[in-house]
Amino acid sequence: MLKLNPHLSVDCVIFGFDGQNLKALLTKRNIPDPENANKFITDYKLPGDFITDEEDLQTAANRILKELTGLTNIFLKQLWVFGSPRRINKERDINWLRETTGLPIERVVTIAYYSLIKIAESQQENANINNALWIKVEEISELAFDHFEILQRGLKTLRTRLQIEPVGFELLPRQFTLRQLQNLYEVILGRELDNRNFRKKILKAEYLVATDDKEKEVAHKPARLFMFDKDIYEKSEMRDLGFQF
Amino acid sequence: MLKLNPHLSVDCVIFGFDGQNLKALLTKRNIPDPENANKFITDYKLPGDFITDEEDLQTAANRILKELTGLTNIFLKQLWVFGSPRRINKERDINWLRETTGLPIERVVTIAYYSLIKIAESQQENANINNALWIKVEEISELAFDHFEILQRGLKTLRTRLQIEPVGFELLPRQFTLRQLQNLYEVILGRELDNRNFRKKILKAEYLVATDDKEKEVAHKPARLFMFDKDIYEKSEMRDLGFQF
DNA sequence: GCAAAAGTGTTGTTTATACACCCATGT
DNA sequence: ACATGGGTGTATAAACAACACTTTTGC
Repeated sequence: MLKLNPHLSVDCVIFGFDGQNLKALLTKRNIPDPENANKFITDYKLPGDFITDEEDLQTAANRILKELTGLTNIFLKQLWVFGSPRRINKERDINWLRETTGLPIERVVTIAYYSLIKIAESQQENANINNALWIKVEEISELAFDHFEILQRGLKTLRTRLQIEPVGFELLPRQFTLRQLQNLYEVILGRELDNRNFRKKILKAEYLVATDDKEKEVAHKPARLFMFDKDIYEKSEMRDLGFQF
Repeated sequence: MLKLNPHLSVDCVIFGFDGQNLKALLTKRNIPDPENANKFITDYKLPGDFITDEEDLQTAANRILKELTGLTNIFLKQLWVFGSPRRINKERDINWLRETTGLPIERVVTIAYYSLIKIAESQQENANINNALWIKVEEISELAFDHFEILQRGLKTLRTRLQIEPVGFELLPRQFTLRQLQNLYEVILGRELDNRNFRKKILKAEYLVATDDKEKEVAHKPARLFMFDKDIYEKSEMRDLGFQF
């Protein structure tokens, strides 16, 4: 068991995309119902943990991700620090922390990270063990602590980054159709895009490479599959320009 | 005297502009010379401090700014968290911290902020008392701790923000000429801009308002003075578009 | 053969870039 | 009268936005 530092935590906004919806991986929490002594209320929080004194912040975030998804080596970036002295202010949140960690919780400063995951590659059994669930972002309305605020900031940052660097590929399978890519842009940006203009623009990026494969078993003209070539991207001049849809 | 939390600090990258050069406000440090027992070496660090358990992070950063410049209510924004367990690794840095604070320093996670100041309004006597100096950013080559890295990130962020929101005005006097504004853009972006195109573009922003005043006592055609109107900016639709030079 | 989504081009409008001369002031 | 930086316009190229029909597959 790791020795945790009760002053500092890491919380992760973990985004995934199922082809249609943007989702976040949340962990379920059971807390005593203040009105019914023997009942419990279920609510949700962002995956997070205190850090140990020996580990890097990013390492702590990676540890959490590994536990929940089985994945390593995925997109993970610092988002924001939430450090208000009163950010943990609900009694049930304080109690829950004290009970589950056994630590003397007072003020906690949390460093939020956001991560982009290929849902299909994440191992569902890890999530189940840890009581985690993929939930559509649009359906999330409240969370424990200040986690809803953290999620909103994650969304805003994702939206901004998407227009600057090709982060979308982190959320798609290794091979994908342009329609999937466009759906992803649309759901993150929250508006429809003209599909001719979208293709014209995105295909100018040489790091988006066409494969010879096509969709199979679809009841319509099968779409060509594309891949993202990270090497080409890292060498390209477009790196700092990005797209503006 | 405030009771400080030795796990968490705030460091500030404080930018200023003197009409020609981009500068940062650094604090001078005198540390014993390991080679000459009775001599001291001078080096520089970013202004920073540990936080108290009761104060917000931003409040701590504001406290530091107030001490050094006498200014309140200035542009101040979270930059990045530096949390490597080994980020304080030079012996002279550890010793200096222990001696000046009297605290048991082990690992320190620091939240970096960046701030934009009108140098002319900052009170030099406060800086003097605290051993602080404005130094040209281009002349800074090394700093204590990992502060050089923090400064570099501050610069990069400033460059990016400048193209997204009109932060430049925070660095200029209340009234300024378009030439001063262009100089500022040029020095931050690190390249020359065509002055006709610059004017055309920047004047499209309705929050840049012309005054009836002109430069005085200059040996050439006096330039018109402009002001930044924050109210108009906050109401304008351009807010999220910004400029692209 | 029909339903369903893939894929493709053109035109008008806006925005970016490149470039050179006259103007108002102080000395 | 001259030195200094302020201030202005136009033409060309590039990017963006709007818009509709044909193609390929499974059933």
